[in-house]
Amino acid sequence: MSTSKLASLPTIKRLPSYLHIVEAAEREGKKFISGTIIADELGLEPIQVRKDLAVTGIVGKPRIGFPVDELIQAINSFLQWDIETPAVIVGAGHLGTALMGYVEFPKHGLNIRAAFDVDERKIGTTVNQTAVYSIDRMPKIIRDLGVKLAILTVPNAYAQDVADDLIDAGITAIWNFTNMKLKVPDHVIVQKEDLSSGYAVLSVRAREISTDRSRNDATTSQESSPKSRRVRA
Amino acid sequence: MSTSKLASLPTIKRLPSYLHIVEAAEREGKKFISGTIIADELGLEPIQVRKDLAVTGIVGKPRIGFPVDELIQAINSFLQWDIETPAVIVGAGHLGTALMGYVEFPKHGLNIRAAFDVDERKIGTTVNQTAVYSIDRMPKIIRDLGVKLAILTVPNAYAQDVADDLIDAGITAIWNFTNMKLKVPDHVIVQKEDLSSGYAVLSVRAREISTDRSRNDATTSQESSPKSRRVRA
DNA sequence: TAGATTGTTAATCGATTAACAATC
DNA sequence: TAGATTGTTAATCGATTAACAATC
Repeated sequence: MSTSKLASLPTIKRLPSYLHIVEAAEREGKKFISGTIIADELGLEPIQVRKDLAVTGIVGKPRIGFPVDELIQAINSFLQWDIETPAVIVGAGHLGTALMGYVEFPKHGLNIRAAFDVDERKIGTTVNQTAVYSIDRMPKIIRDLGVKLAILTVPNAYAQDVADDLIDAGITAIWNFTNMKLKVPDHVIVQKEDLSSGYAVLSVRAREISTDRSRNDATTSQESSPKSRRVRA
Repeated sequence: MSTSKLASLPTIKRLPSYLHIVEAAEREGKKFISGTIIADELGLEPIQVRKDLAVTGIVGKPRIGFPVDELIQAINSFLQWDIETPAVIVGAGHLGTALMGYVEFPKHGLNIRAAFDVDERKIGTTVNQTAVYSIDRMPKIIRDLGVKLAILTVPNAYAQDVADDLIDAGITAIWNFTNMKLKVPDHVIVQKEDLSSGYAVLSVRAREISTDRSRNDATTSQESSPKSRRVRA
């Protein structure tokens, strides 16, 4: 805190991948890691990694790199991943269940405290240590737990109605896995996760490959490769 | 085809959301839709929508907008969503199962022909119309089906080994839902889907809200809002 | 010490936005 | 017709990359 740096959206999105690399280094017992190493690992430019890491306030040592433990802390602190964030999940279908079992989330402070569903067969059960309640009990439970974040994995058709109920119950942040653009008041933030846009990129890149098999400039690209990201139709 | 326009990655990622709006308009019986309407619906700038749509080669009518049916075709054609793409899925866990049941995929030409898993209880069953086979049979089945695209939803620890096997079997595109950066030869494309980066953005935006409740410039933001996307730490 | 790496300032590149003539 | 919208060219904005002095 206090450092007050500015971070672009692309930078924020890259930070978790840096964290992943640095944590692997920590497990290997490394005390320092350079931006060059991180960049190599991810196929990025070292200068980009340095610039990105700068937003966390981390200070490195020339010639040596960044102290691993401090860097982990700095990224986690910047992302607010060093504090517990209680959450609920609405819709205990396969996607919801997958998210309840996603082992990375607890590491990022994300704690799913309850799940809600309309399916009588699921209500009362426990999925991945998370109890599933009737959606009727949602407002009261959210209020009682004081949860502010909801993960939305209901069918599209119910998304807006459920969102409205969530907001009424005090939710101020919705992680939206449906395909609906939600209408919410100004004080509520919605983060939309869109599988289709990922598939769109894959589709276009696949065509690019099969279309012009000429200039294959050795890009072991993972959507992250720098330079020439444009694509010919 | 033939139009040969250039498209940036951000543009490609936005196209599916335009398609969604335009298809809704079609269901309502609309014959034309303007970029302004689409922009309003998504909270984007009209000029951005027009610029994005231009890459598909669509031609609109001043004062009227774009012909709905042609626009749908143009976007689908640009994304290669008008042709069938057979695929296999490796890892029939909850995430894999969720993807097998994702109704949008068939609409985008994505056809999951087979699933593979190591779990004896799943092998031989059918999940959402998709047969689950032993992973031992993977190479032969992929070759027999002539599938080029694989969706990877195995535990992180197996990701690289499975990817290697997939590539040996002739797979040239991997939609990677694991957290591993895969090492693949040049002719293989990997599209990585990263939930953590989405959560990173959500976390930072949530802090922004709770930190400075001063300048709340009425951004019903859905991660897409233009202007001032930067964030103070 | 020599040299790799940091961190900062400047340059470049690319995406978004603005302006506006053409037009249905 | 009048005027909203397209499509193109130019301007702006912001993110990436380059350059380089500082330094461990």
